[in-house]
Amino acid sequence: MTDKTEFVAVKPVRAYEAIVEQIEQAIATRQLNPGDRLPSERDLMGTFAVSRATVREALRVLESGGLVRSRPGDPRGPEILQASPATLHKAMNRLVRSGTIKLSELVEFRVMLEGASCTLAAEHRTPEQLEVMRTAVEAMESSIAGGSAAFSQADVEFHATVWEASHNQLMQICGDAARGALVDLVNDRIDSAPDSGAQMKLSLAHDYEIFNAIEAQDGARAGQLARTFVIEYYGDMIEHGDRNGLALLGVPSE
Amino acid sequence: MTDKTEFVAVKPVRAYEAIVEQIEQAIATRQLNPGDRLPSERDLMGTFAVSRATVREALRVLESGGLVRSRPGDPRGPEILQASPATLHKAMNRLVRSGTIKLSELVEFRVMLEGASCTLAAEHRTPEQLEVMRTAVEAMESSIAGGSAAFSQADVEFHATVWEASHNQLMQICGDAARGALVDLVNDRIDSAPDSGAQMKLSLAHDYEIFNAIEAQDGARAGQLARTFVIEYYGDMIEHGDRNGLALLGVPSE
DNA sequence: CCAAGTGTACTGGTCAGACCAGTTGTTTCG
DNA sequence: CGAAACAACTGGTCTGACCAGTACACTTGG
Repeated sequence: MTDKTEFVAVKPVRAYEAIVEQIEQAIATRQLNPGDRLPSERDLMGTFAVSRATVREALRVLESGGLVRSRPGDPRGPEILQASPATLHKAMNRLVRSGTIKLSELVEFRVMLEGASCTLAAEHRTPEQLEVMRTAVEAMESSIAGGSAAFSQADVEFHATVWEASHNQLMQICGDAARGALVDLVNDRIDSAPDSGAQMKLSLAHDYEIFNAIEAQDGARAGQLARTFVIEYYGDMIEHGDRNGLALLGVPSE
Repeated sequence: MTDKTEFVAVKPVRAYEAIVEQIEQAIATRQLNPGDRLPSERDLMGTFAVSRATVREALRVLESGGLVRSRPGDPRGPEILQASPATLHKAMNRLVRSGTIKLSELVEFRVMLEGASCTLAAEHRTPEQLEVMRTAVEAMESSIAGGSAAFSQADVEFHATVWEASHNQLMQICGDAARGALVDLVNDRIDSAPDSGAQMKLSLAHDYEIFNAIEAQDGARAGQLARTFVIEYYGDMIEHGDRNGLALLGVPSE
């Protein structure tokens, strides 16, 4: 198999990076599982044969990646954490903010996700989840006159339940990350001009229609509605040159 | 605006976190831009009034997030980096491989992504990208008799180009992560039984059809084909109870 | 005068040892 | 037996030091 001795570029690996690498690997291969404990920093400096400063730098990196958590005084040592979407969320946010990812890409992404999860939710929703959705939509309706805070909270609640009902964690996580990044961006843009009355009524009507499709277990319709609505909602904010892809996603097959 | 004095839960913030926060904020608000330099660690310990160890922990976190880069000996200090999708990629990968996600979810996710990116690719592909795809498909064809390694490499190349041609980095990143996790999972399962001849011929036929649709700029057909093929490919590996969602995604609207 | 080599003053990477505030589990005392 | 005091840890931070690099100004030989 080794046809030729291939040399490959190297870059100096610092001690703390090697430690991060090892622990990351141990977690990836399930040698360390959520809830498990790492030895204390002072023990770790023994096993890795480095100073505590180096151990700590490694631990800080792992901690910032959401892989472990250190609490002072805990004699059981740093805890291995369950993988969480938090860092994904942050990474996506940064990327969008920095302009590396265009708004149109983010909206396309969300159109796709929202459509798919509504389709799946129509199929997989439990009766309980349906009731939670109903309650949320009703809460939107009754708070439409009140503050926009309560309204958008109910709106988020509705969509969160849809994601949950899709029974697909990946979509749930990515959808949540995309939604978060999107509202952050939009809030920056329309800055202090939250949902107007008309906007709220429109959102309510949309959610209501989607709810009906999900209740009827009509996945195709639910997905189609969701795609259309997201496009309708965000379409105006996207530069004209970037809109053609969106339109295509909205009507995937005729 | 302040209707009531609302108390809110707090958690102790460590010194290095406060530093990370400040620098992150400065980058987010464009006070610091890619190519700019941070003061040296020794200067930073002055401005933040902490020890160098603390400064370094903060820098390590920022570095692991891809925001800055430190090089020893560089008298200009740590460099602010252009935001890159690398950390998002890593986060996505970790999440997908954390094992909390079922195979069926992963496949659903990929069906959705593959469909959407093929649709977008049909619209957005450049002539150059089309040629790369053509070359990749031809490479698959010619290596079908040879090793399966070369074949699957060409296959990956084809799909990677499709993602690239979608001009949506988010989908590209998520698609790549999903693909990686999926082949890992499948390799674990069928372990040492790589693509058989029949399997290869099938994949080739699929990619070829997709290629034709992309060439014809028929986004709807490209997406539909991609969805169908992914389902066809992975469908058998999924437990029967989890298949109904997939089928729905395959035919989003009639 | 210029190019090539030399120095030097910085940089980050790592280490050793120390102190503090906090948690935990045990022990002691009422 | 319960509650308060204790001891043995934990992580968070600081000080001060050394090394191996880099960049840039400075010599020095042509």
